[in-house]
Amino acid sequence: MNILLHGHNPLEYVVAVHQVNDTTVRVYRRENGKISQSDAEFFPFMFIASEHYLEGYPKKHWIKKLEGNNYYQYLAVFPRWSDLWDAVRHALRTYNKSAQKRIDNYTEAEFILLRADPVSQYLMQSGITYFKNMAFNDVHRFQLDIETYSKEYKFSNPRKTEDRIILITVSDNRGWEEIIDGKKLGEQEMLTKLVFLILEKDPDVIEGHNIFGFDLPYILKRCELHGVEFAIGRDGSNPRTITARPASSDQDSAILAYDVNGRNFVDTLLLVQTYDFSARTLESFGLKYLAQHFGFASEKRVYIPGNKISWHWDNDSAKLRDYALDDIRETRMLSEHLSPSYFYLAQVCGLPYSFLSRSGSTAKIESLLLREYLRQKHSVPKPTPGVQTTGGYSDIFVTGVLSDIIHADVESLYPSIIVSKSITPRYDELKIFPTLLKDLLTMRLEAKRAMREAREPLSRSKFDALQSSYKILINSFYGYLGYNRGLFSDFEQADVVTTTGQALLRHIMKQVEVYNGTVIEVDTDGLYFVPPDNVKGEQQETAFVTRLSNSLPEGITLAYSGRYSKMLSYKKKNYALLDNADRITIKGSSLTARSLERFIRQYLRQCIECLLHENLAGLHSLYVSYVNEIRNHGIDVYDFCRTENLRDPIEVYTAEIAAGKRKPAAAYEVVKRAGIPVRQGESISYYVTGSHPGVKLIDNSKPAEEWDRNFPDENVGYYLSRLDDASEKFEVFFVPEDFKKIFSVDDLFGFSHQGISILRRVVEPERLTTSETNDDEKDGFGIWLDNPDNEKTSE
DNA sequence: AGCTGTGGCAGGGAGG
DNA sequence: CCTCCCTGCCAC
Repeated sequence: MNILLHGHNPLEYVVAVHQVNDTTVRVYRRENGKISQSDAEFFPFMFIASEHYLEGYPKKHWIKKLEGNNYYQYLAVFPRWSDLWDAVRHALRTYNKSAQKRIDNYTEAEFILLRADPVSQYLMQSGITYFKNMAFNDVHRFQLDIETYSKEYKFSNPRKTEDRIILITVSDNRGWEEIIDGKKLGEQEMLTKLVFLILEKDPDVIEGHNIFGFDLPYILKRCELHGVEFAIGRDGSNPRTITARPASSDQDSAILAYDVNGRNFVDTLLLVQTYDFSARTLESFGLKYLAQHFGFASEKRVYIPGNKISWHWDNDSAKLRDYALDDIRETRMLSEHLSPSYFYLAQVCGLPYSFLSRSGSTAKIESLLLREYLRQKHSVPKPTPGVQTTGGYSDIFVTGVLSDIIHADVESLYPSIIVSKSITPRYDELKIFPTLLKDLLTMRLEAKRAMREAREPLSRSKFDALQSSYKILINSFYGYLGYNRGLFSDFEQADVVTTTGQALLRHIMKQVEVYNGTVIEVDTDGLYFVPPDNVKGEQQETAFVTRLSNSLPEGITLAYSGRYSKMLSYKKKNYALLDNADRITIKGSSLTARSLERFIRQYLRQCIECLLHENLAGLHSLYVSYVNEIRNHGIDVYDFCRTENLRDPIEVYTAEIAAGKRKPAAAYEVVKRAGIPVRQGESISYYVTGSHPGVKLIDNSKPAEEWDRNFPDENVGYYLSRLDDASEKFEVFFVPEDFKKIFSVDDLFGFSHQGISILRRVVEPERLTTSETNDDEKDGFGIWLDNPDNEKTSE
């Protein structure tokens, strides 16, 4: 692999670049006063800009002054794509200052790719990346994990200054695994050995689970302490931090990630978070859970809870070593599962692999748009000010427990709308946006076909990764329209997409009702409904959904996505399902939120289970048993503490309180009072003390780790009231007398579920404002159907 | 620098 | 009690 052009600014001393052919450039560098030359892979982001546009831009990128036809030009070479992005944005800013040359919202900044056409063709055909033409399995990946020692386990924040690294576990895909042992070596020597190992093994990719949040910052901190240079870059440089805001001297901003020259850091935690953003199936992001969930946990896997690490280090270090090795194996498997799609994305987008694995979706879309504009030597617009005003439509029509439910949703609703209506951002003059989306949809279908036809498992998984990398891009197009920093964003068009989606959903609802089905709940692109009486069994159900789908415009498909024996419908975006295999799925922040106390979550789940099975006696005894547990201090702090994320740094919180811009919140107050070094974005677990239920939380909360089982001081009254708050969610399912009977402990005459039934209610429509009532009766479909011929023939 | 969107619910503080 | 406003978390 050629790394000459890789790095923070390796081209600073380049004096000339000549393109030899479509794939190679010859680079002349000045080193120690001498000129040396070497060939390198053609780097895509070289362009000529007129001096005017680059004025004020850091000179380090100005390589050579050229004589242009009409103006002076500079050949600017950008070592990283983001530098080019910067330059474009800088040029736009500079240009917009000279008002006389401003043309409406458009600038005429001209960025000319060096030998643009042949190069771009080459790029479009094969993709550009440092991993060009490589398969995921050919990349040298290296896994890294550390175990730290602390005397006392702190589950709010495990990081204390007296912590130290006790084991470093490393592994790679070339079949070796290694433990660097603190008992034998001591921390300083371990760290030195780690640097040596990385340089010796020379990996392309360094992976770990939560390495950006823990392992890397921790290792760097310990290195600093011991005076060890963590110089693992391919050019011998140290890793650098990537922060949300540029680092200023007075306050260091949160570290998002790390970069190092010549290698790619990949944090599998970020991959998991992104995965769950669309899949929404994960209960936790912990390595052990994930290994179980994805099915690669070994049967012999060693488990050691976080608070027992130190004990094992002192008493049974052999087991700890096994545990650490299992961690590293699972990280490798996790990466093999989730990272290939990002790897292949690098061959599509031409952005560094590490950048793609940590960046959002809009950066990827913009890179594709920008590239085509550069290829066609067309100027690019600046971001348009504005806001998006519309989103998805969601509603609920019936609450209660219902039987035999169908779920149907529109396949890729927003991408389909963009393609069908050729949605184009206003300033996308070359109309790349819809064309690009169409191309990607086609490419994804081709990748899926190739995957089906592949004989080798390795080749199959490559095409699977490829198609899922296209999917990532496809799903981002709508989001890009409403992204207020996107060069090509267009809020009006974003609204057209959402409004059309709303109209389609309302049309589907209407169709269900026309056939005498009952719509229960709808959200954005799908609906739950009870089919008409004459539709029985899965075969007729799918046929019914197909009939609904046929009433939709060309290019829009409604798909049958599941049937459920029971549904508990509670509120918009809040419901529970019982499938035919008796599995329960609970959705919605009011029923499952991680911020709820664990025992409340568990209680709600058990109540829902009873309700779905219409087991009212069970519901009552559940309530009684929880009341008793709370009264007898029978619940552990782990189950009754509340865990919240602290989105803002403590300093920001304190300042906003002082300025009166914000109300005090218990989580922040606990952190302040206890002096726990919780950083931005981390979570804090706390519980409520005091003697009566109505205490102010901001004054009566303590960190969870201060709770002592022998002297339990949690506020029993408060937690009983929390239980009652939770129970009240079920009030809507009963008449008041029945509700009181079930959720009560004084059953002098014994509890009987006889005569109690679960209520089904039709939800009153929300009162409409006058402006909304006007088009109340309208189908809203006119937005879509300019002429009725667009509708599919129902066949 | 690095950041996709809107809609909806719950819980808390503050003030009436 | 109530309403308003904020934050956090979640659905899509």
